[in-house]
Amino acid sequence: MKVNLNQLKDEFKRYLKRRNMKITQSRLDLIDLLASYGRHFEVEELVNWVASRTDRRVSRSTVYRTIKLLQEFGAIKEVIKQNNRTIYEFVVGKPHHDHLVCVECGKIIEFVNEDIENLQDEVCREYDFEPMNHRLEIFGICSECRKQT
Amino acid sequence: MKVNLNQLKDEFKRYLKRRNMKITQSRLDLIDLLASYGRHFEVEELVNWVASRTDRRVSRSTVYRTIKLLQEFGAIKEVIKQNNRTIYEFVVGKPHHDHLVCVECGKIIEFVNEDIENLQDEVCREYDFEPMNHRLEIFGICSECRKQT
DNA sequence: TATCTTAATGAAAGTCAATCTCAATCAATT
DNA sequence: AATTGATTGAGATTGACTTTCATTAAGATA
Repeated sequence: MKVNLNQLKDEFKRYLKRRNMKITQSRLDLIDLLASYGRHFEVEELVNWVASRTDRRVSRSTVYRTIKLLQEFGAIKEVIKQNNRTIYEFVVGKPHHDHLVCVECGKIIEFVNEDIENLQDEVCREYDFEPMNHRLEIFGICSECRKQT
Repeated sequence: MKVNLNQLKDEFKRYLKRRNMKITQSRLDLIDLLASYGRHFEVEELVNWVASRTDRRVSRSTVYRTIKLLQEFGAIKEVIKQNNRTIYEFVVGKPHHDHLVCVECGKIIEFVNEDIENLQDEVCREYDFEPMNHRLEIFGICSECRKQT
């Protein structure tokens, strides 16, 4: 699915205004970076990336602060929590999906399953629970790693 | 479901022997504690508990090491990963279940849904992925917290 | 455009869960 | 009882993440 970056940034700017927050270069830089990143990422990875740039640098604090902000905005999500690492992904323009995580090689496989989503909603109704978001991680061994042994 | 503690401990002892590990007092103490604990827990909670005992103390290192061991043995599971906290539960004798987590009050609701489990297995077959364990966390607001506002 | 207000930023210190190190201790085999 | 090797505890260390606070920049106002 194609995402219009300008449209996204406009929405983000409106979001910031609504919250009386400022449209800063760092924030726009990070949304640019993430929109073009194209893979799962960890925050420290971004920290290193922006620290290695010669032109405009963004500090670790700002990266962490902006990641939290972009999560609230809804552009990124924590998708895997394993050991003491958090793996994020940029979700704009992607349908909701869950993940298979290979504990051997670390590969992450995304899958979409509408039935599982519906059953979850059903469960929430049953408990009168209002869901905001969820995370389903299936840990196991991928076919390639199983072949290797 | 009732669990036979002695039977569990015997299995654990066999498990240790198979791995050339020793049956130590600390390990048996911790399995005792957890079997009678009766609620979700964090490791630091146990560390404090065993540190406050006057009779036999167990160090932080040993608690963490034993928690990892009991996870491999299959007696406990990481069920919630939120912020930088890990919440565990003792799963012996309980059917597999997933969790609704209230982000307001922290309440944890367990639910069993066989259909979701089956669909997950189906997805794994589709990707030729061998599942070892999984974690489904649904974050949202429970009915009580919704009433309060 | 210059001025002003207030939010954002960076650098460094701080926090906290979890792991590691290594000398001393204990389990269990002989 | 002696031997071997795993386990333990205390404290240091790591690593992700947050906080602090002085400085800087956004953007509203005149």
